[in-house]
Amino acid sequence: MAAPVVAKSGVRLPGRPRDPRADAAILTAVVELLAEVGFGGLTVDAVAHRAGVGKATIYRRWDGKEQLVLDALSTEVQLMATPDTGDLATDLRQIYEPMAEPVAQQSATRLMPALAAEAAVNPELADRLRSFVAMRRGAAKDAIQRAIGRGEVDPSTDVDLCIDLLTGSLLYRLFFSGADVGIDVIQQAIALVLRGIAP
Amino acid sequence: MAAPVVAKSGVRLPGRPRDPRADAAILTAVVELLAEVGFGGLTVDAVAHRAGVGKATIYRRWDGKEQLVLDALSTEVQLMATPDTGDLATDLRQIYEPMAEPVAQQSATRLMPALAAEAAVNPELADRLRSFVAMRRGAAKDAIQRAIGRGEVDPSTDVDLCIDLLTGSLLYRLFFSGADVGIDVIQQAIALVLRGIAP
DNA sequence: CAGTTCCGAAACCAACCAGTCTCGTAAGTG
DNA sequence: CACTTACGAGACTGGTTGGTTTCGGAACTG
Repeated sequence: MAAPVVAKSGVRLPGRPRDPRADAAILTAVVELLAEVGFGGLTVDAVAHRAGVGKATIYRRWDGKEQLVLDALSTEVQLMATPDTGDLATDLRQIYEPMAEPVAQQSATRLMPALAAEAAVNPELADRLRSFVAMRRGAAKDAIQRAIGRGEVDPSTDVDLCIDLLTGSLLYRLFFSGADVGIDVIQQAIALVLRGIAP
Repeated sequence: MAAPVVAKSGVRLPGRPRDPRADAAILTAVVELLAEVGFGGLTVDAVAHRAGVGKATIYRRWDGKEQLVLDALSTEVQLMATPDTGDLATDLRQIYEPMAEPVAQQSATRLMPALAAEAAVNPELADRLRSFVAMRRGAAKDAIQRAIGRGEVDPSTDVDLCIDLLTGSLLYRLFFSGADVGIDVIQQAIALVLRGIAP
């Protein structure tokens, strides 16, 4: 599961220790290149060059390209804070508005399609992707269920469907239509869905 | 723009004519393989073998892999009937329910991510994909605008946003969550959006 | 018939790339 | 110091694949 082939231990082994900065540089290079040239265009040579690292250093730490890429993607997955402001619209805005930031859009436009495409062929990646998605859904799911508890939302609401509508529409814009996704679009989408699930 | 390197003409040239079935067999093989192994895994040899055709036949008709794939994708694009039943919910159901069919799902799960990924890197494909998407949006757009004219829908509605919500959520399910998309899900999504845009 | 263009099969070539290895060196241990 | 392991750089290998060519033969025109 861990990135390096040899796990770090408290015991100091003889010999030069691995440069810990290399791990980060390599993983960052993988993510950047994945976004630039896609899954198919990714070469280990390019990763090594961009990371300022020898190929041997990469193969000393990972078993191969496959593992390297899977690890780089896991690194991209960061936990998301679960807002609880007492108002569903505000909660959802806090969850989805980060998608309007250019950094997130770069990631979504370039990286996510590469992932989706590869996941269709690579079952292990598909699993990781699904668990990542499930994790991200958690925050929104909690927010909606709390709102149902408060009577803010019709109790017969299909929570998963709501999340699919919001997340899906925003990603879809980024993927296909080429339209930009600003805060205004996100707020409109939230408003529309909230009207649709009002009690 | 045309698939064959040499355009067909009414004048009969000397020599054996090209077998017209080969074109179809090759393009079908490309689409199938694209769905099975993705963009990166597609090889011309595999296309030739599945199509029951020599590689030379492929290169006699297309300039290379790039053109071949672009052409195969254009073939997949078929015009969509624009329903006009007088009721928005019915119109939308007719537009989106075909997505519940297994064939469409296979295409959406496998082919679309491959396209999205490649479009992020390949501008020419991105253009084709965008025009394809725009075309498909037309039917839904017309239906909603007619409904606005009938007073069935709030006139301040953002039509594009509605379409993004519906299309995006369904594709998103297929891409990432691994959940199946049945007619019931589609109907619920339509119902929710319609409640959200009621006058 | 001759001449032309097609056909599938397969050999072939050149480029690319994952993965390995070697080299001279650096950074740790004792 | 000796010893060990990591380092970047780059040479090397083996397999894959895009693209070309060759082959014997088939399908046309005239």
